[in-house]
Amino acid sequence: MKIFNTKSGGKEEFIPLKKGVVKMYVCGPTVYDLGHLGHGRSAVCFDVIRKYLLYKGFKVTFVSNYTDIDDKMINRANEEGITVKDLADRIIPEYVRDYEALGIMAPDIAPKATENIAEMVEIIEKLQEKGHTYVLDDGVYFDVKSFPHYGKFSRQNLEDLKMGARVDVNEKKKNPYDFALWKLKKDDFEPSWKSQWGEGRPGWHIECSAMSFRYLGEKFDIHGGGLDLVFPHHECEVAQSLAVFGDKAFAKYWMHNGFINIDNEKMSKSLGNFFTLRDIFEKYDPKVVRFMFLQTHYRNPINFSLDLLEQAKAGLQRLRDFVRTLHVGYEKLPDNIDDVRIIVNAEDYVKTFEQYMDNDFDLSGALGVVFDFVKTINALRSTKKLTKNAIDGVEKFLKNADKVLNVIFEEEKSLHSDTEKLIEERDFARKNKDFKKSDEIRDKLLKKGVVLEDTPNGTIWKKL
RNA sequence: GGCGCCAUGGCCAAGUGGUUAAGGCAGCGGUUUGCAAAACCGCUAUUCCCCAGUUCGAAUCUGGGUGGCGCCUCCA
Repeated sequence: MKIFNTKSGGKEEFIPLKKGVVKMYVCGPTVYDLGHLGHGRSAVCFDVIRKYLLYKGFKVTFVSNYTDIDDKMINRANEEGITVKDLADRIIPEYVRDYEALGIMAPDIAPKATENIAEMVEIIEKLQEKGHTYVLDDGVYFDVKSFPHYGKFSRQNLEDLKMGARVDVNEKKKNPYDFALWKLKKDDFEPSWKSQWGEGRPGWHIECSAMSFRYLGEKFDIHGGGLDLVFPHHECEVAQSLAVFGDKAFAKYWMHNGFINIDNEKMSKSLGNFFTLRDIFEKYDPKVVRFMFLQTHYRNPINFSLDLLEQAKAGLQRLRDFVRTLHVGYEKLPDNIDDVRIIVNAEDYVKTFEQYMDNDFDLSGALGVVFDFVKTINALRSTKKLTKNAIDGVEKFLKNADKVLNVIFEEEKSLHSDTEKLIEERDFARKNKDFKKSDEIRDKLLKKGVVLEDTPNGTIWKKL
């Protein structure tokens, strides 16, 4: 299995630190507002990666945090006249709800920054002991010059960074790229914790270093996040963690997902081109959104549009229509057919599916295999050359693939008893060739969102 | 200014130097159907932004251009 490692800038063979075990940490959202499409994509990308690792038989520990203390949290809470904790307590369940709707597994551990302050202070103290910090009147800073590897991770040159750096709030910093480890309390509204430097709160970067250390240890396998986190967030994490735990510590593989663009521009609040997950879920099945994400390789940008969602909806419908009709007329199929050419070897498709997935989680390729398979089976079905045995293999293959994709199989839907009666009435009318009445019933149900389809083996339905 | 990514049919999109460039959506024609729906069959890139080079062979590698995007400030 190959994984693209941001650290090396290329694909590498995936060899976990401990055989059969994968520890991964993914940077989660700052919980000051509802999640948007970008959060959803990142979460889905890493969910699929996690699911594929599980599929391959690895024992996976998946940690993803909530950043529940920072400037944005404080400002928003201030605006609303509530505490920072109230804000987090309100927003976190919304994320849980949205992610669950997207078919994302809850993390094994979902730590909150505010519940790991002691660990952060401890790491800052260790950095201080090793001479990587200095104290100013507003907080404790990481002295980037004390860590010679700073910049290597994201291939940034310190001198060139300086040129681009905007005016910093704090002119007293030794270097513009030094970053805050501990921010001293400015006013009573800010939540704060005691430390040897005074009451205050942690800087952003130290949160992830501390939480990944606490739950996964000095070394772990995969660290993930959005592409924009490479610099400065992950560069700073690397600096802190290596400075404390040594050059060989921290994540072995770094994975970054691509962005959601709107009209080829980054989706952001300042541009006003913003979609929350909740906005989209009002009109589309969350699994359609998940499927839309899966269609593009996780490192490539997705240029989002309603048209793209519609395409995803139609594509997913094809897969779902397929499984919906899989067992229709099943019992009428022959047990075996002499013609060897039509024997479906689902194992071959499994192998190809895995080949794509093994190549840095190439989902669009893997999805291509699934569609290919569906087409092949449909063709056999329509020429009546499918056997019962083949159907079993078909279902097995799709269920297997859906362990990773998690979009095809839905919870069983049921019909209202009135609707069932109408369908029976219509069957009766059709048998008596009363097509006027049967069409009336079909139109009536269509308006209620129930689509009827007549097959040689009876009438089947689906909900829109 | 520095660092990096991307360019494949009407739209989306895979492609790890080597048989006819996956697959999905949309469209058109046909089969099927009481009519539909779903499904099937057929058609839709001699060509992968442009130019040069490496190679027996390039969408894939190298150099140069053009266009688009991201990071360097909080950001998934």
